[in-house]
Amino acid sequence: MTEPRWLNADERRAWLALLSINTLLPAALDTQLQAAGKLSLFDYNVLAMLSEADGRFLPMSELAARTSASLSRLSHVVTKLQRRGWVEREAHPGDARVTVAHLTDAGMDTIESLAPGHVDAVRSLMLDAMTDDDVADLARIGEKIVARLDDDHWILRER
Amino acid sequence: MTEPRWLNADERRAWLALLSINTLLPAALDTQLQAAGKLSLFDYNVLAMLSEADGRFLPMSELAARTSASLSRLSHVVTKLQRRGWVEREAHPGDARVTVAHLTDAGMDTIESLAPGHVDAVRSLMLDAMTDDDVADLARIGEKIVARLDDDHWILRER
DNA sequence: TGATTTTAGTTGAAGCTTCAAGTAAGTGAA
DNA sequence: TTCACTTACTTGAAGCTTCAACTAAAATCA
Repeated sequence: MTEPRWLNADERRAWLALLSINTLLPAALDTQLQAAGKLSLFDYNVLAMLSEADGRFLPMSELAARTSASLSRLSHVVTKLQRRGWVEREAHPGDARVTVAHLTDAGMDTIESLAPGHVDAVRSLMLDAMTDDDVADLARIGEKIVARLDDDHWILRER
Repeated sequence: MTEPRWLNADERRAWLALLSINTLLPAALDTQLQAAGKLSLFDYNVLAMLSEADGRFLPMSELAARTSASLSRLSHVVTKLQRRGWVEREAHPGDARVTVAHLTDAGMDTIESLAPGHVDAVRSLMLDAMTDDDVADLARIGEKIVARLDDDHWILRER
C-alpha cells in the first residue's frame, strides 16, 4: 500500500499551525527587537550564540550552524554587526581558511540589555500559552523534526 | 513572586527547536518548489489558498489573513503571480475599495501539478518523523500558540 | 612532490520583504 | 451634508536573503 496522497485532519492542522507560527512569531519578535534596539531576531541570535560561546568567539561555520543560517547570510550580517561595533573578525591561529567572529564588549553590553525584554516577549508570545506538559511535548516533537531536517544539528548534540 | 527571568531546560529546548525548524523547514520546502516550478513556499501558499476558496477568489485582505502576510507583501507577490498568468485582480462589486484576487485556469493547473510533490516534501521533512500522537499533540499545541499570536486567526475559525 | 579536490569564507547582483507614505472609498458623528 | 476617521490597498525605496561565482588554504592522492 502506498502512502495517502493528502494530509488527514490532524496532519493538516499541525502543518497549518506550524506554517502560521512560522510567519507570525518571528515577525512579532522582530518588532519587539526593532523597537528595543533596531536589530532583527536573526541579528539577536548571532549575538546570543556568541555571548554563550567560550571566550565569546566562534568560527563563522560554527556560528552559521548555531543560527541555522547559510554562510553567505551570516557573512553579510557579521559585516553589518561589525560596522555597529558589536562583532569583530579575527584570524584563526591554526587554520588560515577560518574566520573567527568575536563579540566585543559593546556587543556584550547590547545583548545583556536586550535579553530581558526578548525573553519576556518569547514568554508572552508563546510559552505563556502552554502548560508545562505542552512545553515538554513541544521540545520532544520539535527535536524530532529538527533531527529529520538535519540529523547533525547542534541543538541535538547534548541530547 | 515574579516570573523567572530565564528559560528552564524544556522551555529552552522547545524554543530553540522551534527557531531551528523555523529557518530549516521553509528553506527545504523552498528548495523543492524552486526546483519543481520556480516558485517560493509563500507563492505556493497564495495559490493554494485561492484554489481552496469558493470560486477561486478572495479579497486581498482575506488572502493576506490566510497566508499570515502583510497586505504590502501580498500585493507585491500578487503582482508577480499576475505577470506569470496565474492570478488576476478584479474589482469587488459591492465595495470599490476591495481588490479580489482570482486564480486563473493556468494557476489552477500549476498548483495541481505541484501539489503532490509538495505534500510528499511536507511528509518526508516533518510528518514522517512523528507518531500519530505527536501529530495530534503538535496540532493542539500549535493552535494554542497561534491563538496567542492572533486570537482571530483564520485557522482557528472552524475549531 | 605536484595535481586535484574539498573546505571556509567573501562578494555582487537579483529578488524578496518591510517600511513609510500615499490614494481612494466607505463610515460615523455633529 | 460635511468633516474627520477608518479601511483597503498600492507603490517606491531601503534593507535583507539567496544565488552563483570567486579566492585562498588545507587535505587527499597519484
